[in-house]
Amino acid sequence: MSKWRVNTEHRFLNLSDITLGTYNLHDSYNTAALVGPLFRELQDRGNLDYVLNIMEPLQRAVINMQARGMLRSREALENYRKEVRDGLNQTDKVILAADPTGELKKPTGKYPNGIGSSQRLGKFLFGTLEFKSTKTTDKGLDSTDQEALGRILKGFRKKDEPHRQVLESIFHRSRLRTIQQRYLNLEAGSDGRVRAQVKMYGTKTMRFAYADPPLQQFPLELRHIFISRPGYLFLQVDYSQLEARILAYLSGDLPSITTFLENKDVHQENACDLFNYSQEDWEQLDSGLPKPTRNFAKSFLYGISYGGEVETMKTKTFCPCPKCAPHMPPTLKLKKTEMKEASDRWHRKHFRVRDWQAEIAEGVRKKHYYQSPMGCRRWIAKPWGPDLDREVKNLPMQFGGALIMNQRQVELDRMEAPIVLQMHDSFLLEVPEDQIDHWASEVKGVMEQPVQGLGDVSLPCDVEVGLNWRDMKPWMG
DNA sequence: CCCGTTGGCGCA
DNA sequence: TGCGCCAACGGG
Repeated sequence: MSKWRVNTEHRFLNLSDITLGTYNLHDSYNTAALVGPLFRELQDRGNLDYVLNIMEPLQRAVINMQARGMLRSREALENYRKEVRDGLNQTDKVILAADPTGELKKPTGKYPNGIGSSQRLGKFLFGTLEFKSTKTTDKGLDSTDQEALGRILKGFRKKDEPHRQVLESIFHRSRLRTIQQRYLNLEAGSDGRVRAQVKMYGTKTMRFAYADPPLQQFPLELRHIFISRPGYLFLQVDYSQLEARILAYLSGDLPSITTFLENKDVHQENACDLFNYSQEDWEQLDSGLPKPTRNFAKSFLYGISYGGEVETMKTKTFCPCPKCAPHMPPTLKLKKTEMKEASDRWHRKHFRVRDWQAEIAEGVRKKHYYQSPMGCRRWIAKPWGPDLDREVKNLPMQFGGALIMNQRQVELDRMEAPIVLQMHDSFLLEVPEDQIDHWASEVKGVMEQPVQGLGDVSLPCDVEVGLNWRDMKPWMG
């Protein structure tokens, strides 16, 4: 059953030919009359060249990409559906058995029980089970999200132990329910291919957005349901640390620029600075810098370099249930004072960043637009405030990254590169097996071309190949 | 910190 | 039935 069904009974379709003709005439005339003023406005606002040179040909590229679509494996999808269904039956059984009031058993409009209602779940956790709430929603209700559940589990005492399985089930359920409802209902064509809607003009930063389904947000663990057709492979080429590099070059942050030019891992380097390690400290370890340390440095860097305060920064909580926990990446927890020190240390070393951001914000505040060196202008009409300030401080990186990607996609489309997906900093292609080497070097070549707006530096890419979208392996050419 | 999409819920 | 809120997922 299609979500988009044409209503052939619509009154508009039953109007007389002369009425429809007259309507169409007016419609066409008035649309055509807009062209002149529209072009003039684009010119006045400094975006005509970008629209003509990039956005116009990009439309063709997007149409081609959308038409290709992605093949979904019916079998993999079915297997996953069953797994999720079984998992939900199990979690719900555990949760409902723990509620003596029976309040959670009452159905909601759509679902046979009320676990999905955050209000009722909150009453269960903080009323019936008497846990202490440590987090509220914007409206002041007790939060039941993953972070809140994680905090409850962290503060567990002996007397709480009987409820451990219930808490873990609630956590596990929230993820499963999202996957089931949002990502397992796929509309595929008769050829088994999913063609998502690509929104070219929807975002503030000129990134693309996908809908029906939202492919850019597809959970990593079930991306394997998208497979390449027989005789073909997926080829993925992605920029390494795209925004971090743009930040370094635009702000003139010499320590980071040096790291990038020497082809070192910037997150590893940041991690050493943040935790006060010397190079020798971690080089002595067998496996190099521990992964959790590097991961922490990575998200920490994004947080602080976009104006985040250490006091309000949070780390993702992973599912603590016995089934998931062994597969989840280890995490690192730091004290607030340690994080504050780390942040100060980072800003001292990368002292250009804050000054440069202040200059950007000041310019935007005066001119009401941000001019990207990558050739497009973003107009901003909102009254200034702390939120807009941070938004503007993020703009050069996210906007700039998107502009680079758009320009490269136009070029790749002209070469008829079989792109099936654009993922913010990477392209996914579906190519014949015997053409992998060809397209790997072609795509990498285009993406690594010098960026004019960035002092002609090249942004390096990594290449991966695989039979499905999840299990991609590095490609050495 | 920034940028997004989406389904369910509960209330007007 | 329309709408704000909540919570989940991803990218940097």
